[in-house]
Amino acid sequence: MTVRTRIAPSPTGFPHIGTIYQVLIDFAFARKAGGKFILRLEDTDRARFVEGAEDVIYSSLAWFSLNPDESPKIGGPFAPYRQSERLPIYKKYSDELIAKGHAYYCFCTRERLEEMRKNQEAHHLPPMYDKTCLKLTPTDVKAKLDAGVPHVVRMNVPVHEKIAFDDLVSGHIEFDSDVIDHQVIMKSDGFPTYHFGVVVDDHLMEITHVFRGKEWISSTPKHVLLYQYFGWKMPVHGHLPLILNEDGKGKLSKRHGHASVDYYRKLGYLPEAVLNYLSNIVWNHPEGKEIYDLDEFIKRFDVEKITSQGPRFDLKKLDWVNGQYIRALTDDALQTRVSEFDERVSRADAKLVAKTMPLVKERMHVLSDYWSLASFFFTKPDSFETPLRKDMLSGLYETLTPVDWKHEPMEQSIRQLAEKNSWKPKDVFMQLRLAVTGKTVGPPLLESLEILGKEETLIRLSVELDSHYPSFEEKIVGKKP
RNA sequence: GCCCCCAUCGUCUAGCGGCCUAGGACGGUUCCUUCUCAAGGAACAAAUCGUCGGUCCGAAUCCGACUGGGGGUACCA
Repeated sequence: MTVRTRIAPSPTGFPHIGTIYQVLIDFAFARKAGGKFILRLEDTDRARFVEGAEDVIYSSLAWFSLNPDESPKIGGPFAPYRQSERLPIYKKYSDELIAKGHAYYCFCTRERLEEMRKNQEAHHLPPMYDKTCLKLTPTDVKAKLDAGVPHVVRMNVPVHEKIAFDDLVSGHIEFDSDVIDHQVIMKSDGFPTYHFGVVVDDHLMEITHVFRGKEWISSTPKHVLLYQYFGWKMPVHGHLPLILNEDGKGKLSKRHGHASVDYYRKLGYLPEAVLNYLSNIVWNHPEGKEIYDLDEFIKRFDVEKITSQGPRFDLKKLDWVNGQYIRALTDDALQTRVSEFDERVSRADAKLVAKTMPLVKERMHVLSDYWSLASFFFTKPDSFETPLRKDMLSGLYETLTPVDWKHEPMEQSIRQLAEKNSWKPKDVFMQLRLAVTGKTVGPPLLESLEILGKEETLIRLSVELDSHYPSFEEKIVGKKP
């Protein structure tokens, strides 16, 4: 039997980084077993449906190179892959359950249910359906159905039974059937609920392994029951630990911007680095390696070695991982990545960009760092982080004018200048850096100037700049003209 | 409230009854390098293994209780 895993997102908004983490496990598990990874769209909630969300899912998966083998878009032997296109299927199976007595029609209004729950809470009872409609006689049911009374279908749950399953991550888990609600499986609009849709589709699509977040553990007994009712073999389940917010309070939420895949794309994280990080927070390389690529992860990982604690999301460590990946790239490859990422870089002179790459590379953590570090190569600074000293600048202008434009002679003459005026060499270098780049930090100065060229450097140093820049002082950050 | 899951340095974790004076990584500190910031190298600090009890010659490792954290409790997924 071929292994088949699946991701089943609902198109209700931006793709969550937690979804990618699940996809990573699904994908790796399927690849390792030589199986298939499929994408099924669970678009059964029309109230929360977001136009265009489906496309964003595809593009996110593509960005991470975690493309499914079957999906609504590319199709496959089990099409359709959109639940909204499978409504007759769910109807057929829910009818079957009703016929067998494992499910029943419920005509209770939302108002009645709400009141019922309020009452239960007041009496400190678990809020569960009170089985009112289970007591309806077949004639009652037929009458209401004929009269067109709105209804849902609920699953029937046995009393006083142990419902158990074995989880790949958490091991054996048991529930008492008395705490399991008579869950709605078909809504009044004819759409299935998640609980019914997953079971039917996972079975029909021959899914062998289900990986999903831990938040699903408590509803798994409902699914176990459904599999039993149908007499279907239940796929192996593995409930993955939830990624928590950085402060450890709650699961990673959109309140924290970095829950969204978009966040990482926009800042210039490398997808392969994000994947590396994601895998590393719930799993450890057997040799303790921190940096490994997707292929190696697929080869080495073992679902049973996945931690069962919910890890906190650590942006600092991600930054470190990303930096490792950036530094492992060749200069050429990095240039391609940065150009694809940043339009300003793609428009710049590629030869010039190439020269700057080795200087900037080891200072980058994310792709967006390139421009903030290297923009001065392409444009004159328009502000200065600390005050400029004209005496030093004019001294520098004069000393550098006749110098051979290599960093060794430049350094020599600058040091001589400093000594002559009893200035600290550090200060002189800083003034030069400031005048040319506008910033106090950046790539190695003299090497940068070699690339920038003598002419441009002298222009930026020149006192005549006063006419281009009305006044140095006025341009200092924080000072009002 | 009820049900389920989890519990080792600040963070991610290794550990699966003696090899643990608890190992690694991120972060932190210090030093080296140095024109800044990084990167790189070196070193240091950092966990009475949540608490209490039990089993055992022996427990971070097994059992129980408690505490703490997380999740669920919808005609949302």
